[in-house]
Amino acid sequence: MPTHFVGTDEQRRALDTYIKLVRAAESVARRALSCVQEAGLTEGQFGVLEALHHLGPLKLCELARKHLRSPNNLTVIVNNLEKQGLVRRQRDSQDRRVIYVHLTDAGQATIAELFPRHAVAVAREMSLLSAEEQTALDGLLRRLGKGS
Amino acid sequence: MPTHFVGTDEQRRALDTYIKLVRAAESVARRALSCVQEAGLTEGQFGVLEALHHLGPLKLCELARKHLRSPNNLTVIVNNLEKQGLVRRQRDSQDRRVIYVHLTDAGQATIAELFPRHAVAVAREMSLLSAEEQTALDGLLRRLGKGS
DNA sequence: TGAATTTACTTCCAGTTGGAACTATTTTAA
DNA sequence: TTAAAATAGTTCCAACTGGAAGTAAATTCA
Repeated sequence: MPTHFVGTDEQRRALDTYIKLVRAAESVARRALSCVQEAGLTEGQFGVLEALHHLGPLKLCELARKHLRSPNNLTVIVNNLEKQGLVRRQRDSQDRRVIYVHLTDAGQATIAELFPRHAVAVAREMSLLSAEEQTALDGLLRRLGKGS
Repeated sequence: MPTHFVGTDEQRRALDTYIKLVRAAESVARRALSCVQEAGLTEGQFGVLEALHHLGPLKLCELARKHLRSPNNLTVIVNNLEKQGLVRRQRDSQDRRVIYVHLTDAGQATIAELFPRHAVAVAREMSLLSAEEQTALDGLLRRLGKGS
């Protein structure tokens, strides 16, 4: 016999909303990233190219902060982008610990073509909600994302 | 010079809300799963134990559907849980393609202790919003999660 | 100055993930 | 009835992830 969870009303509502939050994020992201996958890039690779596209050359540690990821992952992602010829590393002459990541011409061309398509895809996903609803959602998510 | 993205208002609002959605889900999940990590379980392993706890023995393909994951992942997760002695496989005698996954006594004890703590953690995270706000969020997320 | 600490990045490891290809079993349909 | 298709599960591969440990360079401070 299934042992269904019985907690307080508050806990059940919270768990239910929590699951929907995680599922909705995965679901929207999966659909929004389909054009990225078709281009042969992973989510992490796309994120790095996008950050460099919008912000210019960045240090690895800056990329990690943007990404909310640990720097060991960035090493791997940048390695793979470098293999594909989309970015290059450049050691800083001032502070020789620092490595800047630049887009190559190929990388620039790739992200310039891909990002607008991604933006259209995201807008299509979010258009399931009206402008007012998106604003309301935005406010609720901001408070949740900050944490206690 | 940074080349900041300029799209339509609609696209910028959608991208902004999209990022907040993904970030909020990651952020809440990370905090809610801290007790799971302390117990030495991963998110995927916890999800499998939770499903078996609430629904009883399940086929691998049923677990995959619950999980919204591909079955190859489940093979690995169940392997790791089996190594830890928390679940066991049992081949179905009717349909010999099918494998049922059962909780062991140790698995039952683990999830019975852990799940309530997870529920408390989720409730604490979600309590940043009032009951009405959670209900409103739930409705918005349901529509987003369904997709177009 | 020189030792201790901090910062930036890399490497290694175990786990998860998706895609593709594979075996075994069951169901279907000609 | 037999061949084709579908289903269940596994394996292999490449990639991302976090944690821990390691190297190199810069900074702090005694």
